[in-house]
Amino acid sequence: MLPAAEQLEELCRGAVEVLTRPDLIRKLEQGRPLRVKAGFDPTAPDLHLGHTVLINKMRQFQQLGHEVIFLIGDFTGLIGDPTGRNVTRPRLTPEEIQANARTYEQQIFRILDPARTVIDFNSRWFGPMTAAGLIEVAARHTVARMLERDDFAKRYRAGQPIAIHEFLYPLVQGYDSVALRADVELGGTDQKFNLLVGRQLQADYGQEPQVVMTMPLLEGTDGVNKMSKSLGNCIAIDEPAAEMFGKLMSISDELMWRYFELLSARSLADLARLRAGVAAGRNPRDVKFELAAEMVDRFHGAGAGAAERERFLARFRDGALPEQIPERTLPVDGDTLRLAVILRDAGLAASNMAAGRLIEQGAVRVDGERVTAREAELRAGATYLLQAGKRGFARVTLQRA
RNA sequence: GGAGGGGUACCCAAGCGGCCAACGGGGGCAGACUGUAAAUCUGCUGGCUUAUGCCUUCGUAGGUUCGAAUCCUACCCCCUCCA
Repeated sequence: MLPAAEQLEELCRGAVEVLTRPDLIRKLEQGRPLRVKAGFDPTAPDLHLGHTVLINKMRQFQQLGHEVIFLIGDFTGLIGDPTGRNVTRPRLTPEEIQANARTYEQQIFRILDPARTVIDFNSRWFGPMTAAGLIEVAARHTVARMLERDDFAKRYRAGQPIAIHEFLYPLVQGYDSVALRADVELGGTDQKFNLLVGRQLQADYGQEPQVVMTMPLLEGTDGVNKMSKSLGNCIAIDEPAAEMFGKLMSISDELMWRYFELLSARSLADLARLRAGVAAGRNPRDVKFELAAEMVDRFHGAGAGAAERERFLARFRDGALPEQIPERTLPVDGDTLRLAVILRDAGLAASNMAAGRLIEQGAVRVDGERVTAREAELRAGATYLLQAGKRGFARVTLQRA
């Protein structure tokens, strides 16, 4: 193992907070593999790049010889992290949980080393626990301490309801650390309170408290909100290579740096060099290419990124046609069919009205020729290359009925 | 149990008898430009075989009216306060 000081530098990179640093140094100096834990929601196995910020950090620990525990909170999932909504989640069946776990495995092992990763479930210890056992855990914490949590405090002050079970969430998560004898727990900045409860509980149970390391939440492709599936601003890690590359190219030049910082495996010195390059006049697009290619390589295999870059250039710089154009055959009753109807039936527009708008706006080309007349018609008995906007293509054959 | 506030298009949010398919913002889409699916600017953003027309949409179901998202009645849901 590397000396503690050297590990420390690498491990703290990108972290928002390390609580506490001296604790981490002490643990590293023991020269043993640390048990590093991070918890995940059992209901959402669709990992996106935002989740990978944390998983990247796990990998760093792994690479330095530590043991990583990927904890699936199948029991915690029953509670739901407090959000102010007074609802509990539906219980998942063991089969569903297993299925989700397999999906997780598939996804995380594109980043983590399977040989050094333990996947665990907190129902393993909470399942057999009795109500008395849970009360015993609850007895180790106080309401006052719970109210230290910012959103609880705010809601309490504002007279908004806080359901009792919401207090259980941090306790349950904290007890996971006790059960696992975790040395380090990783989480998003929004998890800070919960992670700290783990420290307190461990101390209460006579364990050496875990080190808490919080990672920033990655902004979604909109650059404003945190990346989340429900906001539709996310890039899933099992997305097709072309999608992934394209979405990464669509982030703003500014956001690109944030992504580099949190997602790229490049060294900080490397990133500084890239920044300097752009400042000196290098096309930010080319730098974004490097980011997109790195991610595509990571999730689709080495070389996939370079291939996507070529396609991207061909498509959007040179205006080449995509390699795959969907083909459709549409039956026609008379001699002609309205273009708007064809666009709709070919899946290039949601409705005739929408198709009409596209035509009017100059977004539509037939065999490369722009058509702007809403009422345009195409003759039956031929095949046309239709184009709606930069991304909508279809080859349509109009067949006389 | 009592009092009050609210449910409007993908989201937020105006409107409070006709000029409302419904202001505005966000998001999305498109065009222009460009060094990129960045930024910026502009336009569009219910449906209908093509419409001074019809249909669907303002929580649900009825009602008043020549005419309702707007008024009335009942119901459902959400939120807050008091108990």
